[in-house]
Amino acid sequence: MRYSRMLLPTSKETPAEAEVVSHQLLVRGGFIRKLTSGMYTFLPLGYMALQKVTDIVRQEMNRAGAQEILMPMVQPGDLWQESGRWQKYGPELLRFRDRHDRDYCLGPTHEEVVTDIARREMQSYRQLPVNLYQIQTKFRDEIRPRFGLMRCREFVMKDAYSFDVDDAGASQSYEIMREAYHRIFTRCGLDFRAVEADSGAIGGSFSHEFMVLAETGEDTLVICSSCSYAANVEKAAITAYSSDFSQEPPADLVRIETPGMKKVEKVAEFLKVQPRKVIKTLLYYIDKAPVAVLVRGDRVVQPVKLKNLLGATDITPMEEDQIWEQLRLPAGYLGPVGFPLQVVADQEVMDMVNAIAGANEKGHHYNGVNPGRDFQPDITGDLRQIDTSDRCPSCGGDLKFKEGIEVGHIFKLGTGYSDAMHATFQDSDGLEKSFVMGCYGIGVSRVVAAAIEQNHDSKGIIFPLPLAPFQVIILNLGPKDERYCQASERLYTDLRSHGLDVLLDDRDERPGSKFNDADLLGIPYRLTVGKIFEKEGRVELRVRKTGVTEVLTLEETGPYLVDLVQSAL
RNA sequence: CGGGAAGUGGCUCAGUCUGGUAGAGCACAGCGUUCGGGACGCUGGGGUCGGAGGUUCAAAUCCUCUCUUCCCGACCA
Repeated sequence: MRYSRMLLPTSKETPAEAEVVSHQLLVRGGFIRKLTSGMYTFLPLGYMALQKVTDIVRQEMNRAGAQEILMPMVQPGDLWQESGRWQKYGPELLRFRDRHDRDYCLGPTHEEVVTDIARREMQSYRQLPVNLYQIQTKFRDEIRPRFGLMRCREFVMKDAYSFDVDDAGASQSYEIMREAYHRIFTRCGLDFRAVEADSGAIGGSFSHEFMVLAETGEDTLVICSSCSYAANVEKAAITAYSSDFSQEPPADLVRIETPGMKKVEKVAEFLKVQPRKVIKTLLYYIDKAPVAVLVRGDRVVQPVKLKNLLGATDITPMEEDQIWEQLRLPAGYLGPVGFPLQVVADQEVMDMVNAIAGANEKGHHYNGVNPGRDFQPDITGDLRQIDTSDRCPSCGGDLKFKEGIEVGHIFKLGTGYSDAMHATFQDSDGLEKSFVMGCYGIGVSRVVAAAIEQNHDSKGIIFPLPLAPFQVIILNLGPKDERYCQASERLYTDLRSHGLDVLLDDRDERPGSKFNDADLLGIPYRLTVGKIFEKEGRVELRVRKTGVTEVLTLEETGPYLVDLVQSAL
């Protein structure tokens, strides 16, 4: 490609609306342009980068035995009624009606459609296993799109769905995908971790997320320093916790005055105890019903765990004024003793002895609260978030917390969808059985953003070679000089004939602009036809990532670069 | 949805408090000089100041409504 002919609008200025590095650089480098909140056009260079990712994904999915298909983006509401998700999915599902007043939605994912295909087209165990995938635009009406390509409403996703005869087969399909994902993200040149994850709105029993480590990540990961354990904090189970209360003999329950002490820290400070002696009582609407949730005063509720523990679909914390207006309870002085509503307690709370908790009366708390004696929760379980005081659930080792960007997610779905939609086949024993399913997603457009978050400097992007829209950029610093042009053209033709992706900067621009644009765009190898060419007839090769330069003759440049690129890939 | 900020040539912004008929830099077009890390000079094109309504002799500026975008939050009582 010749730069002079390419729609590649770069800019010195950082766009005002872009907060994170990947967003800034993608806009400055002319990769993307926003259409409206959470929706972007990929300009030619951006689309090239996107295609680098899709090429890798496609190759590895095909290698893993999956078959590419393409499903409609608009889906009939009926199918979602069948699966039960028309009610469950919530406002992220963009719904609308056609001229006949029939319900439709924009596909945020395609379990329903692909299950419909399976039940129509696959009747026998002999046809299984099958893994179908597509690379396509998804739409999710995100509550808050942000950070450019990181969290869009419309985005490019690879989604795959496996169908097996039984759970063992499904596990095998899952493992094949897990390996494929490892290969994909390794080939993309990303520093990533596969972590245990919650299965969320997709449903299912077992899942892993593939996380690119980057400070701007929206997820927090727990990683064990000693073993291979890694999990999303939403998921990380608390298997062991130390309780140092058990030494104390139980004391009597005493009501005390705590005027203005609404925060755990205040109460603890006032009574000269650690916050961990206090029972924190929080109110949530759980599927619209108010429920009290108890955790130790120094802990944090993990809403995803809470949701799973209760089998709920919607969890919303109650506001202070709601608590008063609807329940006539004084927020800040809530406690489980004599509490009028359902109470859910973190397992750890049950080990507390002589704790402090609100008395459900303004300005008053109880001291000497003993779970089991003074109150009995309706449900107990693991519902708090893991923190730095915890040990690895797998080996007891030290835990580290890191931020990550979710670029892939794989799930074992089981027969939830196939049961609901009556997607069955006839097994070798003659019985009709539901397909055992798995689903596997990759945020293709997000991979581009994640790669940039992880690979950039003050001058711009530093693309990993496999994702670079161009592998080489040739800077012709004498575009009006016939000799420069001939040399540049010769290199351009030569490199392209060897299959390299080359951008020839043939613009009539000053050298400074060309150098800066080349850096901004993050093209891994830069060839300069300039001063050294003038003096010695040779060209300069510079590696974007390392800054290492060397001088080569025109003849040797082609083979040398081809070699470099091929060995790096 | 709650809170905050902002909408002025393609981009980054000033002008708004204190009303008087719109500016800078970048980008773009032409000419000239320049040419290894985002040059300079001259000339030029381009804006119903997000939209609607109102106040006023007069509105980018004041008032009301509205749309859009960005940030924070939507778990710690």
